Amino acid sequence: MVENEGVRNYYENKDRFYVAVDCIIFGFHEDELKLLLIRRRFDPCIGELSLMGGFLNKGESIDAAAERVLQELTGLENVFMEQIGIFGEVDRDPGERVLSAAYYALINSDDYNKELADSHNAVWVPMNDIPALIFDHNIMVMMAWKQLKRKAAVEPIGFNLLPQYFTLPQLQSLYEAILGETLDKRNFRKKVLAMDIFEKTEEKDKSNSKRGAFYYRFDYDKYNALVQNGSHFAL
Amino acid sequence: MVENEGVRNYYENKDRFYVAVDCIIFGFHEDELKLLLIRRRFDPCIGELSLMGGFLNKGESIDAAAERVLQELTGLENVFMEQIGIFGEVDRDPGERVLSAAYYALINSDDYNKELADSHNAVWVPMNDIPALIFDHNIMVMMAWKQLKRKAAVEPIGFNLLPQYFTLPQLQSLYEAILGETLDKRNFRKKVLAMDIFEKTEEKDKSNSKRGAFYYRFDYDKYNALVQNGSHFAL
DNA sequence: GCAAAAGTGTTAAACGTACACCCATGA
DNA sequence: TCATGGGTGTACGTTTAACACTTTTGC
Repeated sequence: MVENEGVRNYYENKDRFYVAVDCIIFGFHEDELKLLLIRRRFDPCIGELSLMGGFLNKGESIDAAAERVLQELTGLENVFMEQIGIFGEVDRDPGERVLSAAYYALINSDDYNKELADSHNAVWVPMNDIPALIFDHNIMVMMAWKQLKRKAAVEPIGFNLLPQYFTLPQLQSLYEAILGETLDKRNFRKKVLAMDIFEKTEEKDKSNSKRGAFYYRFDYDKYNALVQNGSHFAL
Repeated sequence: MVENEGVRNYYENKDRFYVAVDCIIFGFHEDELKLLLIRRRFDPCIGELSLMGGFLNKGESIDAAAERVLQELTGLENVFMEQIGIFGEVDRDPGERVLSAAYYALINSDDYNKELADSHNAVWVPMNDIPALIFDHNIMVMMAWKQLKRKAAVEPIGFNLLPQYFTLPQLQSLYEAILGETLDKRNFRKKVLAMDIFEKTEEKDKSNSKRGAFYYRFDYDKYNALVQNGSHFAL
């Protein structure tokens, strides 16, 4: 074990750090893009608004920690998540030095465990009106939004924010919310339908109009087949 | 100090981790995009090729650690660097569990401290022929290249890989190397010159042809002024 | 019958792409 | 004089952006 001794010594005198993950949880409700935040019932910064976070555990990958933290708040698994990056300013957490890996998640805001979320003091806040959050969480949120915009413009990930069946007007207002700009109805539909990754159903959603809008469904099989062939999807 | 006690307890039972930074150092030489790698003279994986890395120190931000590590190898400061993300698989380092924040850097491959680099066993390796590296370094490299492509397509960052004075043929072959595709000479020049962020000099580079190619210079002032006005730059 | 949202095509402008020849110079 | 890389403009096709009216239906 002489070799292992050598390896161990290599690491031995290095500093070790607390590592957290913070989740930027996006939802879409009432034509608005929103964040699921928590009002902290614990120190530091008790009473203030923050992202849902948690510490990385031994034996757990950072991705797994992010999934666990999301699940602790929402009960959800297999959610679309992407890393934003790690935030490592020395004084970012006034309590102790903690590094934090930020992840954003896209959830369907009708379909999560509300009791669980309530038990963490969770609140939905519109993206266009985000208040001051603790630490560097506002920066994380803005970087997540930027990354979401970029990603949404090149891959059809918006579906993760909608129920399984959704209408084209819904989809459009979602993309308007993500991109922060209004889109032309005809151009939007033309582009979306040209992608040919949707299945139109016979059902209509009459909650928003007398006429009703047809429900569509995202067709994963068609989408995956097209991706195999190198197709690209820009909204 | 009762309040501080409460805060301290909050962190006390959490795990702590070794954190490293790894640098993906791009250079451009002989019409090829290259990486500056090191052949390790220390464990673990002694003798193998890897990215230049180092451990995060107490009291040092992660960004600062990345800059320090780059400087330890190249002697350079104030270099264009961007974080790729943090890599946190449990077994990514076979010696001990170490998290690693990956950064890419763009340097001018004529203008760094070669003795210093030699002392670390540094070697330039063409991007199109990257051998097996230790740990997850190949993944880091591929993600860095992807991010470089995306970034280079939307912001004129390529200049960081060239000397202060460069010719348009040089610039074109750089972008061809970054993007991994050949570009049309006339279209490239049209686009580049339309940006109006260059200053043509009267000097010529005659090292590649008898006629010689005019040297240009990136005009930071013009560029910054245009960015202020919301201009975008896509190559 | 009317209010309110859903649905539908065409046209012009901008942009990207393909393409071929002359120029300047040192050897 | 010729070989080599530097430099230049145009025409076509594709993509994007602007734009207004008809349809459905519950009240």
